[in-house]
Amino acid sequence: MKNKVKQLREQYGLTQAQLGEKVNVSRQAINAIEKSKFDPSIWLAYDLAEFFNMTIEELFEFEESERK
Amino acid sequence: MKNKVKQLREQYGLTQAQLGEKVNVSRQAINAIEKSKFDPSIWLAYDLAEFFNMTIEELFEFEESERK
DNA sequence: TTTATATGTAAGGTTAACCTTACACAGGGA
DNA sequence: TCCCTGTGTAAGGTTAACCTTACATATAAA
Repeated sequence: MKNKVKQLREQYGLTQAQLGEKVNVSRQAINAIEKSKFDPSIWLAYDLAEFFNMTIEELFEFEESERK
Repeated sequence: MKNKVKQLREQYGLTQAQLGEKVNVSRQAINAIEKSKFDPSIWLAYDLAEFFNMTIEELFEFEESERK
């Protein structure tokens, strides 16, 4: 699903691996979410949104996303 | 995880099965979420929050919940 | 009492969201 | 040129979020 993770991660000057450490997932998981390869679990969505100081709905663009 | 689904569902006068139909999951899935047997997918969380006209963060109480 | 509805739960199956390991490639610096 | 870092991706495994079917129980209505 569409999201702002890559954009925000770069604004924060972090690599995928570093962001993964912050939210306790692998760098591949971060990559997959940025590339829309799979949807995050609700906890990962929450952790990412919290890290970037926004709501889940702001970070993940449900309206503009296709549902698998 | 803790959530307000049961309370809101009853306010709306719906059965678990009826709510399941609204958000396209089985009544067992609704039951499991109400009883905190498993966490919703991000899309189900979104659909439920949208149905009850609130955000995911309002419907699901992350702060007060334990993480599996 | 019988019947219908709502809920709770269990079993067994499928799928997707993770994991680790591994490899390829691009760009930058020494 | 040679590394080193960052990214992209694939394979194979585990687990949890669903599914359907089924059964038990409680309550309310007939």
